Amino acid sequence: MKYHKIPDEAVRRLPFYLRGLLTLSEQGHKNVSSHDLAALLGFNHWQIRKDFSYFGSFGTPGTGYNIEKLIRQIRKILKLSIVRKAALVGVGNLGLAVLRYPGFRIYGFEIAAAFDNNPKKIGRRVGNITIEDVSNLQALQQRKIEIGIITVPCEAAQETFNKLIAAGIKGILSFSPCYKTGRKKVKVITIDIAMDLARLPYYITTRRITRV
Amino acid sequence: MKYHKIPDEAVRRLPFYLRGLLTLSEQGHKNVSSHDLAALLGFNHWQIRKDFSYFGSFGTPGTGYNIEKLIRQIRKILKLSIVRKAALVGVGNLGLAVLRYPGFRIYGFEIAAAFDNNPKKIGRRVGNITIEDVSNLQALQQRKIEIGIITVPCEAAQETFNKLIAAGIKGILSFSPCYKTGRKKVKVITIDIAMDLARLPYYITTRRITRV
DNA sequence: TAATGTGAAGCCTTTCACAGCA
DNA sequence: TGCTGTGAAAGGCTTCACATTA
Repeated sequence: MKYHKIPDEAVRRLPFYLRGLLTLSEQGHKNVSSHDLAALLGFNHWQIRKDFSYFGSFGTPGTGYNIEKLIRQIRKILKLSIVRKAALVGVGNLGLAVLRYPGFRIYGFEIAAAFDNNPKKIGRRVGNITIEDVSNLQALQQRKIEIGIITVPCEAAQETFNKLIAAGIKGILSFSPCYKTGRKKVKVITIDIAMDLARLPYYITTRRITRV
Repeated sequence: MKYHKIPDEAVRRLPFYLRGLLTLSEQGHKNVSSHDLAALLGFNHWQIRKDFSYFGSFGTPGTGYNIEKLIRQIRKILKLSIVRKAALVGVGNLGLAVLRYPGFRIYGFEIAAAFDNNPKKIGRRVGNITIEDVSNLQALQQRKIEIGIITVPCEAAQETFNKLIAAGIKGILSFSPCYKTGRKKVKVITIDIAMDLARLPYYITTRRITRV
């Protein structure tokens, strides 16, 4: 029993584990071994045990891990135990797809507001939320919205970024690859779907040794 | 001058560098120093030099790097020098957004076909491509399509995965978080937008030391 | 002088092997 | 016996300092 910092790489794997455990839980399982969870997710069993060991001893030798207990613990570590509200800015093709994406719920996220600057879109409803004018963006703190999701075009990314920070947002998920500056205490995670695709051809035939 | 394997982490950064260099090139710049590129992208200058050194000595002390030369080299390493054709399967909200996403072009990708199993969607046009029935999926090799993009719901992911592999696809970009099995020589990159978001709250206040 | 290129140090992560427990 | 938990070894990546070059 020691104090441990959970390595960032392990934190990156926790949502994976959580998803697998939720699936197993739905299927009625009560326990799972590191071996079986590894097979399900495509990890190594020792990696899983090591990762879990960073935040405690949860397993029972001979039996495995109690699924519910582990789910609670991972949620606690990722700070997902409470529902987190998010605001999406930019209801274009991608914004709409993200708004309608069903996968956020299992992690406890709720997209509670959507903004656009196009008058034609303002007032329109998507699911159970109404698209608002970006000028309403200041009032996020009162509405207990902590997370911003940026799905605006490149040109508008920096401005949106600034507005979200001014509105007191604590974390940002950005789908815009454009450079954003600002040394605030706001964590930004950027997803650039084209950039991920750009790595694919490199791996297509074989990993190669490159002449230097 | 030695043989080097380019570290995977460096490969992950190459598309970033490429984007930055393309931006600079458009702005009319001919050369850039590791310092300036670092400032633009938010990296460290020594990291950039180290990464470039894995695949050769391109810079000129006192001047920096020739942008065009570097762009060509990075494209060559990532195997992006030729146009790569991709087929998208699943024209739902997300599929439509990906189809219309303009960011693939700079990396030399062209989405050349789209498939769906919904008869209402088949035959409809999106941009300059016509949505086809998934049963046409076999003929990808003749059409020189090497890459598959999966944007189907979870339940259909495994089947789509199998079909794409049977069609001789070489690499897959999947937006479905569901587990896919198959020990083929096909590289799969998975983007799960919810999973990336799930890491955000962990970083929101402060990195913490966890009691073990 | 201004910037590159790179060995070496340091740090973080993964892997291994096995002691210990139900 | 089966499976966890973990110290230690191995491996990989980042950072640093500086020799080198235009």
